[in-house]
Amino acid sequence: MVSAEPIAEHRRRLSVRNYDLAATLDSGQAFRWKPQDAAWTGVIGHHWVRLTRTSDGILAEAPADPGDWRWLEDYLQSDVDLQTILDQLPGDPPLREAIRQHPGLRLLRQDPWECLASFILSSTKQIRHIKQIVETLCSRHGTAVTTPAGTATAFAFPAAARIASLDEPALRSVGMGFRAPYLLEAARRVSSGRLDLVGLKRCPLPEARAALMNLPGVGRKIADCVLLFALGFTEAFPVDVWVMRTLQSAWFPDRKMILRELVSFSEQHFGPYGGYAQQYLFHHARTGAPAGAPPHHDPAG
DNA sequence: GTCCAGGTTCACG
DNA sequence: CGTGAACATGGA
Repeated sequence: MVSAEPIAEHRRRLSVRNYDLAATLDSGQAFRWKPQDAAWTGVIGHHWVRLTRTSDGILAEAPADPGDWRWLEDYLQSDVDLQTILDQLPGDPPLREAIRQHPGLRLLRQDPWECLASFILSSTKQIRHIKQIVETLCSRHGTAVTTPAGTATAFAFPAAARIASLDEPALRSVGMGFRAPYLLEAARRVSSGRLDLVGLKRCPLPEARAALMNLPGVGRKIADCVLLFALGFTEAFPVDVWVMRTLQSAWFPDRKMILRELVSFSEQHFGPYGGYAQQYLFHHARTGAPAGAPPHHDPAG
């Protein structure tokens, strides 16, 4: 067995500074990326791709004709001027420290359905286990995509219509537990057109958020994840248990805050790129985190 | 065995 | 209206 598989024929070099692939692809935004030697492999839409950090950017390799590669640049947001965004975030020391720890952490722009479905599956689940469930869901119900010779078969994320064609027991057998009816209902609404996810990009944020929260199993946190990671609302600020702990301990050490108060604070405090701040705080809390974090946790997820 | 996990919902006071 | 338990499942 050959170790490092000689690469696919189709290549593209993206010129970008300040891009930490590992932090970006493995910080709990997306759940399907796997480390392979010094690279990361994954599936974006129906494209299998392998990404490697180079001195001046990112090398992308694909086994099949990838077309114009715009799908990749859009996904990676490699044209985003990160420094300009960082300059517009507040100067709070805890935030600046989190940024200093992972200066190349970026936000992706994911497919809305995959993002929504994945985060419906995320509630009270460790990232490690979310990845497991998503992987099982894809391998059982996704269509196969072209992979390089010698590479294991890979699958696209199942379309909403495909999920909608299943029943609750079939979904439960994937291991998603009580989230099965939530995912099924979301799939039905999206595939039937009753919920137009892509159309939400053109709505005002409160309206888009309300439309998402109208789904069973989708509250403020999951809605904000979809707004931020897929629909382009960079001001969305998902407050999960990690971010909540960080805000409590680093911003309000002297007063016990309830979730609603922290959500309200973050909404008015972090500004139009607050979602970036949130991602730095989340990743920092999960990777380094001296204070406030629970003991023994494997950040590799 | 116990506790917790990128939450949300529902039942109670 | 605010609080707490229930919800499936797996790993530490």
